[in-house]
This record gives sequence, structure tokens and C-alpha cells, in this order.
Amino acid sequence: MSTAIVWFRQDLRLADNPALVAACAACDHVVALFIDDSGEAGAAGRTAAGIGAASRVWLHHSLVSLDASLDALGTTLVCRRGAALEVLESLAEETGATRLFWNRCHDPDAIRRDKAIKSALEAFSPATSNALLVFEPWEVLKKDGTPYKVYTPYWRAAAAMYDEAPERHRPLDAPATIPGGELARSLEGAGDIDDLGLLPSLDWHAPLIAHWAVGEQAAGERLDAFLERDVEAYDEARNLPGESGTSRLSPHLHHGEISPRQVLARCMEGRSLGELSDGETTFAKEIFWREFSYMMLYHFPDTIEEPLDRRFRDFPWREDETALAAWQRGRTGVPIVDAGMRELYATGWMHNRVRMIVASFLVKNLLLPWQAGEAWFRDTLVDADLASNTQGWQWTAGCGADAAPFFRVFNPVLQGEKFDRAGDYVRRWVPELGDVGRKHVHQPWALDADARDALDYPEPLVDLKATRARALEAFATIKR
DNA sequence: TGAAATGTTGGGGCG
DNA sequence: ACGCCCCAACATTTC
Repeated sequence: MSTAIVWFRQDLRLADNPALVAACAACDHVVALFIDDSGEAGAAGRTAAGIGAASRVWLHHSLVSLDASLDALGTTLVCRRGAALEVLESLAEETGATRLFWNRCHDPDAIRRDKAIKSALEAFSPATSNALLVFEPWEVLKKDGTPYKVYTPYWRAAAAMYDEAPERHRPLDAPATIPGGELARSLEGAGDIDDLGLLPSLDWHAPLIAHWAVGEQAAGERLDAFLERDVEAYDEARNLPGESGTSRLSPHLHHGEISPRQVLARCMEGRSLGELSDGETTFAKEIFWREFSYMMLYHFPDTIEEPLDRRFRDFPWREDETALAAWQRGRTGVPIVDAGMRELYATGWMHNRVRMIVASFLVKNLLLPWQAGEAWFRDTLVDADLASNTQGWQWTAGCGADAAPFFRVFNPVLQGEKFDRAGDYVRRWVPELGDVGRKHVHQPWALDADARDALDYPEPLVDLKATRARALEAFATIKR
């Protein structure tokens, strides 16, 4: 008899899970394990409190779903808290396991942690696989061996590499059964997801998660619905926050309920990337933006805190707790900004176009450091992905790879009028503006005094024109 | 995956 | 008929 431990992390699925497949092939008993090591020294997840609160809520439900799927295959998910190395050692002793399998993570803390575990547990010859990305961060490089820093050439190279050997990226099937269920069920922590304490004590999490269907099956259904209904119009519709033209796959991808390989394979249906329609191509490129972000994070791990463009270390950011709080709570008095921030707080997600608008507002109009926005997003997004989040904020701030130039300042009124023409999105999330017509819904301060007084909605926190000029001046101080 | 300022063009009103 | 002005529409430049 041989026993393997499969350590689940950002790969909460049974299909296309190479670590699980390898374990089932290698041993006749397989124990599926999840460890909550947040708060432990050396844990992955950036802060003492571990991953963000919204992400933990999603994680809880995703583990419940994974446990149910494992149950259908004859086993269970063993859940434990503590430092990962200690948990693995004690579980190996309890079960007599001799092998250890996991799929690789690429955030800096996880790399550090996993490296230490790999050498400490050499006796188990830990086997690691790629389930997180299409390409590992070291696979797509320029001819000189260095990573791409501009997206378009990166995309060309990655797409060519993908089309060269599409069979290499074919997703794996889920195992038909998982052996050793009896052993797994006898262990401490078997199926005990509640004991991980991932849900907060205050019950804001219930209305939040009610916006979502969590888990591997739901992820697949979401993808199917998107490909069926929305992908052809994705090119244009993805910019309209009032419509549901985006895939909304990000939290599923973040927690690994579905893999980017599965997403691409389903989208492409045997075609090459070069043969996709415009909408499909734009969608595939978004998958590769995620890859690009992970590549940047891997090669430049200090960008989680430091600007990639070193000139921005001297940037004269302001400090303003009041303004930051107004932004966080959706009380800036700028409708599209407040709508986005409230959507985020209520649902754990924000439409991507609006993410760019609220980020530009924080960084440029409020002149607050992008790190403050990144931290808030990390705590409140159910898809809070260190790679994409870092890359996205640095992009907006103008200090990242292939970033928008700093002088590209979004005007939230124009953005609103362009992408939320009728104002439906704003009215959905800012009910105070429910009766304001489309002419003023993106700038209620332009209403005449009587109508304005009748609104229970804040005056704009800043003057858009003046703060735009201030941002440009600040930028001029670090230029060259 | 900008916006605003500035420049250019052309039609129409008008003396 | 002509020059002049206004201004919308579009293009270019600048931040």
C-alpha cells in the first residue's frame, strides 16, 4: 500500500488538475488536503491576516464545493490550519504517506514557502505541476532570455508558441475515482471546512456571496454561457458596465475552479488562436494578460510594493485618510466612481472598465498612492489576484510594464457618458441618483441648485479639472 | 485601454 | 460676388 498527499491551493478543481492525476497514478491511496496557513510565519498571501476577507469568503464556498465533488468520487477534503510544513509532516506521519504532490503557485511568498517545504520534505520527493497558467513565467522570453515588458510582442510570441503545439495544452480529465477514501474520512479535519474559520464573524458575507455561484461546476457553466451568448460581441460589450458582456470568470480562475487551459480549449474548439473571431481573440488576449501579469510578478517580485519604473519612487503622493475612506466607501460625489466602489463592496467584484476609472481617480485626481488602492482591492475583491492586481494598479499609475502614460488622466464624467450612456449602471449602485436624467446622472453637480439640494448625495470631493492639472504638475516633477 | 488644447477646413450667414 | 466672421467637425499636438 502506498499513500500520496495532494495539497490543494489555487487549484480547487478535479478536472485539469495535474497534481491530482499524478497522485492517483502513483499511489493506491490519495489524501486530498487543504491548509489554511494564513497568519502563520512564512505563509503565502502578503499580510499577517492572510488573503483578503472577500477572497476568504469565496474560498470557503469553493472548498465546500470541492469537498462535495471529492465526496462523489469516494473521498473527502481534509482541512487543517497551521504552518504548512508542520501540517504536512504530521499528516504524513498519521497516514504513512510517502509521496507529496501539488500544483505550483507563483506569488513571492508562496514560492518562498514552497521552496522551503520542498527541501525539508525531500524524502517524499515532492512533485509539482503547472495548473495555474498556460505558460510558466519562464517559458515565454525574448530572444535574449529576458522577459517581455510590452504586452503586444509578448502576446504575439505566446500565441505563436501556443499554436505551435496546441496538444500540449489540452486539459486533463478529472479522475473517475479517487482511491483511499476510507483513510481520508478517518482523519482529523475530514470535511471540516467550517473549522477553518474562513467566514468573518459579521455576516456581510451572505449577501455578498449571494451574487455568485461558486465552484468548479458553476465555473464551467459560467464559461459556457459566456461563450454561447456574449463572446461574439465581447469586443464592444466588455466596456459597458451596465450590461453583462464580460465573462465574470476572474474569481473562478483566481481560485482555480477552472484553468486557463480549459478556458482556451473550450473557446477555441480545435481552431488555432489565429483563426478566432474578433470577440474571441480579445477574450483570449485577456487570458494572456493574466499570464503576462504572472510573468512580471515572477521576474520582478518587488513590484508588489515598489513601482517597476524607479522614477516613481520619488513621486509626490499625498496622504489623506479622509479622501481614501470616501473613495473606499463610494462617497466621493463622482457618480461612476461611487457606483464602482459600491459594486465592489456589495459583490466583491467590479467591472473592468470601472476598475480603470476608479483607479485613475484615486491615483490621479486624489493623488493617493496606487499601493493604497491595491491593498483595498486585495481585501475586497473575490478575484483578488496578486499578479493581476499589482499589474493593473501599476498600469493605471503609469509606473508598470506597458503602462498607460501618467498624463493619460481619465475624466470620469466623459468615461461615464461614453460607456454608461443611459446611466443605468450608476443608478443601479447609487440609488440616490435614481431620478436624475441621463443629462446629469454623471455630473449631478451641474443640476440647478434646487434639484441638487433635493438629492441626498455628496458634493464632489475634488474639482476634476483642477486635480487633473495638479496630477500633471506632480508628474512633471519626476519626469526624467 | 484619454482628454484638452490647438490647428485646419468648409459651409453658411451677413453686410 | 466677395470678404469676413462664426462655428461645427475633424485632425493634430500636447500633457
